Amino acid sequence: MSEVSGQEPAASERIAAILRDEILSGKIPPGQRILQEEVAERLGSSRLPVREAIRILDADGLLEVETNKGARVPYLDINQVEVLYRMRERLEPLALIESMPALTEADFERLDEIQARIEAGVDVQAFLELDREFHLLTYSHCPTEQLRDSVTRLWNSTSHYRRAFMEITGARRMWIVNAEHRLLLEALARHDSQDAERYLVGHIQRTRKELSQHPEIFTH
Amino acid sequence: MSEVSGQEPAASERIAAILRDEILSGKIPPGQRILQEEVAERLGSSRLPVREAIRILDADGLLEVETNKGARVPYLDINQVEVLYRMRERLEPLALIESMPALTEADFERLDEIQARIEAGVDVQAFLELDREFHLLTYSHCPTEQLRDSVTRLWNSTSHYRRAFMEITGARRMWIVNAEHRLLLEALARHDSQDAERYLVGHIQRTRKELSQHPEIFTH
DNA sequence: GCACTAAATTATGGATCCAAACCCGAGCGA
DNA sequence: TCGCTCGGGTTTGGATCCATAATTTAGTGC
Repeated sequence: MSEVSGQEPAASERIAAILRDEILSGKIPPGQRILQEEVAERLGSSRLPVREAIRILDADGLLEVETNKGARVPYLDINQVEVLYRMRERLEPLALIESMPALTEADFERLDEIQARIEAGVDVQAFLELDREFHLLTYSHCPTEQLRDSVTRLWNSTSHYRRAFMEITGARRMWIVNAEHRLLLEALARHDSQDAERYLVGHIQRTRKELSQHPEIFTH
Repeated sequence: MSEVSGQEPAASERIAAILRDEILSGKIPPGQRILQEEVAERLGSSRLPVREAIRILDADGLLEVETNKGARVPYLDINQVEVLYRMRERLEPLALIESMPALTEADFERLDEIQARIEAGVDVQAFLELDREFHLLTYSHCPTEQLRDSVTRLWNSTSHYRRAFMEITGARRMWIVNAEHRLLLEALARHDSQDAERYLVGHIQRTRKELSQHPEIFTH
């Protein structure tokens, strides 16, 4: 993740990106085992870059690796996801504060565009992608790479449960998300870090509480 | 880091542990390049496990890797370290709260023993090791692995600058550390999470502020 | 003498082959 | 019938070899 691609992304990077995508999109669900040979053949390489990709995704929090037993997408229980959300509540405001001063006009336009699309109505998959882009974009100018990486890891490892939640609840309470996003955007535009932090924490907290009211998401 | 060693630690794990130790102890300082072949020969293996170890340490925040250019221990500037400390101020209280209820008698005895040794007077290297063990032990029962790993990463990537700070300031203000540790221990023994969190945050904050008064640590 | 270029050296990335560990099922015995 | 043990097959871990990219150095022209 902290890889600074010199020129061409190495094969291990490419493979890690593909697998990351497949895990985040739910094509590879929690519990599923990753077979090195299968991936290697499917993506047209030897097993070696796959092994390195697995290490990378392990670091990203997307896989768990056991010596001599291979890698799999981890199941998380409700308590673990709760803690991950509490980590988000603490770290993301910091990332936002660090990033906010450097947000550009182009960023704000893109944020508006994303939010407009969400409000126009999208399916679950599209919402998850747009929502992710929305928040990570607000953090994108945070100068400390390790903070950006930490936040990204948290989004990664909780993505499956966000999807499960959305698929259960549907678009019923989407107006709340939209209101929170709009308030956040407005505070950002005013460069009001206090308000921005307040809205952001509220947004994450509410999501955590709603999630914890659906323990059936975590039964497997 | 999230490796659950099946039985025997794999060679890559072993090598990662050795290199981690050498980096944390300062034997491999920031800026130094890691040559795969040199490490492989020195530790009696082929380059392959070294490559995996480098990936692991990259994930730990101890190395930065650039495609086709190799790995090196990163230099951090004062602003990055400040942000890492602010991350610590937010994450470590959470880890402490999650871990505190599960602390055992044996843990408290060990914590007392560590603190007694620090107060008895130790050199910089010993202090750094004991201090690290002290704090990480208070977090050790945190059930969420990702939180424990995040905290460990933060300790890892700032360790060099803590050492540099200690070598400059010496033991002059050590009594403050001791007082803070004692207060923290006492709050833990009382199972008073509010006080424990308060003392911990104060402890980290003070360190951050003292660090930032020594910008000469970050010139290279 | 300096700057630019090109070749040689060096280090990393990737593929293939071999060894060791794990998994699963068949067979045996209590 | 249940449990244990012992294998065969599968999968991961490690070593060696080759390809490619980066760096350094030697050389040439101005």
